[in-house]
Amino acid sequence: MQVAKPTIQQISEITGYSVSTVSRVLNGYSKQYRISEKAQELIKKKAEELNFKPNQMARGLRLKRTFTIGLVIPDIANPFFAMMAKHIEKAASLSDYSILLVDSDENTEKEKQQIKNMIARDMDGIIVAPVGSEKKHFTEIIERKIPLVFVDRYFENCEIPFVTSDNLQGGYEATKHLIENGHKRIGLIKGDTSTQPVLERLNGYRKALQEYGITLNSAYEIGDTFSIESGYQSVRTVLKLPQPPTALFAMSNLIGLGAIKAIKETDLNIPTDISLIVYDDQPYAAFLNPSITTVKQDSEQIGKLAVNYIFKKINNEKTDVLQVKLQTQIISRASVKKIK
Amino acid sequence: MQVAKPTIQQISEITGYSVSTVSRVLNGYSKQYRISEKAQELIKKKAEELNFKPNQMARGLRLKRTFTIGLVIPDIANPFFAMMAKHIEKAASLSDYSILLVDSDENTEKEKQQIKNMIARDMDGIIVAPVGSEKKHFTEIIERKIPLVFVDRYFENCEIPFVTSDNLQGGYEATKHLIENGHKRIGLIKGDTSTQPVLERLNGYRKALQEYGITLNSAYEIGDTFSIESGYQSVRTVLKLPQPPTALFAMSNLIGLGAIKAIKETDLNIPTDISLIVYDDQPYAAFLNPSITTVKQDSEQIGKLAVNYIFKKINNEKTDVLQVKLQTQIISRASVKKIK
DNA sequence: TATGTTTGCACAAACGTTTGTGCTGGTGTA
DNA sequence: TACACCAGCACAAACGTTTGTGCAAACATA
Repeated sequence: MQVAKPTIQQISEITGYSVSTVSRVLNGYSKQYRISEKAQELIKKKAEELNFKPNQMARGLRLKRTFTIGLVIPDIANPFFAMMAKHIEKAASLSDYSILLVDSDENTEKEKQQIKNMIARDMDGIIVAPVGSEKKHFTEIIERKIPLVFVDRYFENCEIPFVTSDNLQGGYEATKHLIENGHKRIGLIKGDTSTQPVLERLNGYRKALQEYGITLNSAYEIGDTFSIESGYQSVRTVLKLPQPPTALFAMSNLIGLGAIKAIKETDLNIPTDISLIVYDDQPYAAFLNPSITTVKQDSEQIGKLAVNYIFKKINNEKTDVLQVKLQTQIISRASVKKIK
Repeated sequence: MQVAKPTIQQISEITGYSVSTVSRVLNGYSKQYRISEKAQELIKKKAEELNFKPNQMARGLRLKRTFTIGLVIPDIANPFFAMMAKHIEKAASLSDYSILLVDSDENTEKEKQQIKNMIARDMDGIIVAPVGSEKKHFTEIIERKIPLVFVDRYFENCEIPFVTSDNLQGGYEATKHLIENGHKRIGLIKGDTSTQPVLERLNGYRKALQEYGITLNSAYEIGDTFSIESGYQSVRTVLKLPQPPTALFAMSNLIGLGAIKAIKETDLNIPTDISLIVYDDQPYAAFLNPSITTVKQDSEQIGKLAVNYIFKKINNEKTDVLQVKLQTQIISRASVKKIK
């Protein structure tokens, strides 16, 4: 249905040179194949005139490369992932690569199905922030030797490369920050517990408590979804405990928003009545009232490292298995109060 | 470099049937071409066993279709666009279409370059939220009869289809809302003035003022970029006026954040000292303190309509030129105070 | 038995590239 | 004069599909 685009064959006919000659000229192999200056000029001129761009399907078919990286994200509307996606796209496009985007919607079935799609579409590399704990569907990517790297979320005891923030450190330092401000009763509002980041942040949390001789209280560890709603419900629950926490550690920015809502509705004040620290720093965190203390992850670096790794693999450069956990950083603002 | 995937030819060899037969069976043309039950079963079974998925490059080359929609967004990290992208991806994947994502970074050069890329990659359709006022580079899309639709931003007096929110209405009602709360000195913090939405919101603003007999004050119309920084600087400036506004209308959620920052730094209180309404409702708006009154756009509907239009064009269904402006909605919260 | 019709499939071209190899005409050398 | 050599290009296969057409065998009809 679309209007015909100029092809290498048309240029061949117009110029009188064969398609192979045209191809070589346009791909910069003129010297190597001793194409005359005259031919080069003519061909380049005509190609320019016709605004010729090689058909990427044909090229991909022949070359077995698509110049495309698949990106599978659980929720592109989550600012954290959106920011990561932005940096991934930027890094890719700098090398003339494009991004095929999938939003798995935190749904393992869609993730599976779309991974298949990515394989069928011959992605040169695939970047995934996996939804859950299931990883069987990734084996085909490995078998086909398609470069794969996980971002943010990953699997333990698995040699698939990943780049994420140091969730153990982040969880530990967030908790420590609260403890050092005098808090002993600290609620942890979790995300999906089948994901590694949640597990590690949880471990960091526990590690900090234990280090300071504070006994764990399982009633303080609550929640299981990365959403506003889940954060809201969890905090409502935890605030009803006979001895409610004096501080809350929300495991994501969405959970944090839910927490704030619940706290407000309970007529409590941040930080007077209860302190809050949120994992993942977002632009608006500084503008909430009070401004929110957060754990900042370097999403730009995550994106860049992931893409660079893919490129190295594509170019067959030797690489160590990339399993990076980037340092996190506490951004101290006004939502944590020193007590006692 | 990648490990070979099963092809239709391998299935052909294994089953002893020709590639054409295999193709027809796998594409559901068995009856039409009188393929025996026996052949069908065998072929399907083998295809299943080998986990066969047709090579999309070869398929695309032959069919001249890519089953891919190009999406060009000025800033995927902007929650408004991220949400739109999410709905676009969702609608597309329901019809087994994929999304090729580009972040033009509010940069016309990158937009131009990537539009070329989309054409070379034979997108079946293209959805763009154009960066600026330049539109020459879209003509090639039209000439090639590739379905194209603009979202959010568009061009006036131009028959390229678009779907956006009714920015005139939104601007008008936001301003009216402030006026009806007693405000007469209303600052308008603008985004990029080369974009149609900004122009229309501006017109809506002026229309409301005029309707209520309030004289326009050009010093109250300020700003030219969709960013936190621009919102911040603009509001700082406008607050220094001898007669500063009693209310502010921020043209986007990022501008709104900048406005809040500037207001805070000037030691003013929202809404006691100054009221604020923000174009584009985002989850966090309800959680800011005070919660922010916003103009809500239906990003889900925008995405769906855009994709559906593309599909109709792809399937050669007759359509009217799609030029839709969706109703906006004032979400009244606590950032606007009734005065006088 | 001769002819026509249907069943069930195979052949081959085409989509637009890239690339290994081969060919021709001219120049240089002995 | 004979030969080698090189410059400058063309040929054709291949990538994995889809699809128009052709054709043999089986069956039906007269």
